[in-house]
Amino acid sequence: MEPRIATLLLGDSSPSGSISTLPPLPNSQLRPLLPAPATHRNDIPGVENLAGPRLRPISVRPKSSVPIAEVLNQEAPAAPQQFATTVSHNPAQPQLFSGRLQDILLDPSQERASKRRKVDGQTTPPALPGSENNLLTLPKLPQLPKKTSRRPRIPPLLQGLHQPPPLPPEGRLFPPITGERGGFSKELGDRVGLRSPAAPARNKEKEDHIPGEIAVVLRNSVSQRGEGKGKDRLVDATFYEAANEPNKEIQRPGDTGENSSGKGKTTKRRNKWTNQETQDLLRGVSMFGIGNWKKIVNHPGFDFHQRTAVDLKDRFRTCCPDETGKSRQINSQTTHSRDSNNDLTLATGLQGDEATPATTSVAPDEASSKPKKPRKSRSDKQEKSTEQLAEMGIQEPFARSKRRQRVEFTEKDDENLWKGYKQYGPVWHLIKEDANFGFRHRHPTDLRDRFRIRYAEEYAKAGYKLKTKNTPGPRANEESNQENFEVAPVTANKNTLQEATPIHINSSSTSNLKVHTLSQPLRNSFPTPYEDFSDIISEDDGENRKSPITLSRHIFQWADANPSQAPSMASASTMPTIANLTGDFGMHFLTGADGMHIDPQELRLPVASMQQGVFSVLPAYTPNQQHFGSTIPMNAGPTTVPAPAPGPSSGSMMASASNKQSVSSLLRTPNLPTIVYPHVPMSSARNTMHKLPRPADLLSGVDHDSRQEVQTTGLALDDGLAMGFSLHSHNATLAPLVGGANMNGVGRNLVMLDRERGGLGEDAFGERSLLNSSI
DNA sequence: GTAGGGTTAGTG
DNA sequence: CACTAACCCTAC
Repeated sequence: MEPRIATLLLGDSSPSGSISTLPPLPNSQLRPLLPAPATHRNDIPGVENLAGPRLRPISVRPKSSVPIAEVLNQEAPAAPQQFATTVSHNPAQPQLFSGRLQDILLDPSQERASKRRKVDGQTTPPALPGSENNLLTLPKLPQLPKKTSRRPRIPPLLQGLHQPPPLPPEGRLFPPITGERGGFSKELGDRVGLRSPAAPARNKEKEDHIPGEIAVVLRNSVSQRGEGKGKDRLVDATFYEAANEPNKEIQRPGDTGENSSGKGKTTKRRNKWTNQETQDLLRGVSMFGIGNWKKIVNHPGFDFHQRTAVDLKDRFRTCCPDETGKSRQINSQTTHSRDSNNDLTLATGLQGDEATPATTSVAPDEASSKPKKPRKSRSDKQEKSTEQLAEMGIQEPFARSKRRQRVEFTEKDDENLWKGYKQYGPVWHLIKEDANFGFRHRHPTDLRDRFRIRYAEEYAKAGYKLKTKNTPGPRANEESNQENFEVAPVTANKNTLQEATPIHINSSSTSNLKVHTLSQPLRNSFPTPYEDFSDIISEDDGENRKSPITLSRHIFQWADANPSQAPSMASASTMPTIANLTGDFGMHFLTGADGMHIDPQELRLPVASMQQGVFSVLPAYTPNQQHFGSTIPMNAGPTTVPAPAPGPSSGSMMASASNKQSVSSLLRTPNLPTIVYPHVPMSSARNTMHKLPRPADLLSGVDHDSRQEVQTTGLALDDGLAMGFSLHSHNATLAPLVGGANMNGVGRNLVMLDRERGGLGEDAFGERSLLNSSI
């Protein structure tokens, strides 16, 4: 909201509580109630708290109820008086109370309180004459983590209350603190019109409404503590006061979204659409077209209180269901809907805000087209008739936005995407151009976006940034994934992988594509960019399932002693067999159960020890990978680790045209924190010469992105090993690799082969065909 | 051409 | 209204 509105609200919140002194408020700028500051998904507790007058729900501190109760029980007699003083025009006073209140409410620590005040000084707008800006500076309180994902490393800054809560002017007593229900926290939250913690953070300017609401509450509220209806009355007063405009719809108590049962969980208030808003919306759609919600909502000529573009979209769907995508397509005769029965909110002045799909007679085919049970139609139809639209000056059908039709990615698309990625790497336009994949109608960014979602882990591993929300709780599926992948004993002293014992994978792991069957194994084996920095994981580490990496010194001994062997790995003929690998080098190339762990005690164990190991599964990483990796010529020369061209597919799949780009893609991978051991990106490792880090570096988990050290001298990591071992099982040769990185890769590839041979069914990523072709 | 991030469609 | 994913914009 613009500053002027804030000013108005400020005036409105004038401390005297005298309505008469209030400047006239444009009704359009009065919010009946606090916006629904539903939890913004990206909110980081504490981060935005200094952002000025933006307010945050008070109810975010449910846990504090007990401490509050304790303190307030002692100080309740005093606090109200102070607050009364505060409310009485003394601009200097507010701090007095607010300080104490925040101490009471948020943190017993005076230190924090003092910090709070300091912050206040920075964020509180200059005092306006006759105003009390304290009402504008309600703190935004940290929100509880909505999900129990991982806690941030940096603890959220606890923000205290800047200002006292609005209290009933009569009693000037805090409401009874008797627990959740009817207690202080809840009632206070209600009084200030705050919503549940889950309320999203609204636009900053729009949250400036809050002070005004508080002021309204202050003006109207009466002492209602302890009364079940008090809250409603308060709300009534608030709303009727705030919404005394003809155009303004009044939110009735029953519409407040209050949990009727009065349970502790505060539900969100509904922010009903006013006629004016609806009219603006329709006019906006008429102006900008359907789908340009952002433009509409930001259009200065319209006033959508606290609403977001999504809100507009939902509202429009309610008002003009036949104008929206599917129904519009279904009903080619779009106009009929406008003529259908509508009693409309324009006339009633009271309307629901809920975006109710019009499964009424208006759009029967839409309702019937869905297998779902149609939602019960509501009596107060929201749809706008043509006449009503005409009244708004909307004569013509709404224009559509130019947005392309949304087309879901099918499983086949995902498979092709994966194949394309393996073939071309993250060169999306090439994947798009490849007729085999059927992505002609897609944009390259579509493919990227899809890949980013579908194969997030791989995407991140390739060095690209995931969308913040997309950082899938890697650990969330980690365990289950490990449970799903069951590795049977492998007789490693075979010369061919074909004799490897199949592993069994739970059907669940392959059936559910939603669970990234690619990324899951990766999570087992590879640390995510975040996981690499275990310290960033923060407290979650406490419950971290990841085992520490335990390296055997033998690995490094071998590595240090055999740097010259790197080139030899280029040749499959010189590669040791599995037995050789394990036997000769004393390496246990199967990771521990977590895919990260090599038990030193097992390192020297003969092959049989592998039977106890759980492979780090990297299903999708295997054979196809060569395609992507092979964009670096496999036989490029002695310094390149050429994975033996295994199957016919590798050659055929190679896209020479994309070599350059693919290589660059590899090379441009940023310095992702990766632990070389056991993590060596297969895509790069296979074809890349890696300079081995020093053992100390390995142990310290220092990042060593092998992709950035292509063709450097030193030991070749992984590549030949992985390729020779798993991909090219005919040879059944393994390029011995240094350290666990290779070994890990071997393990993964073994699993892949095993999966393949074990008849585990269609690879979730459609690799089966490639696998078959390459073997 | 692409990476990053914003916006919108669709669903529950 | 939350949430996800498809789609889009734009700086590079």
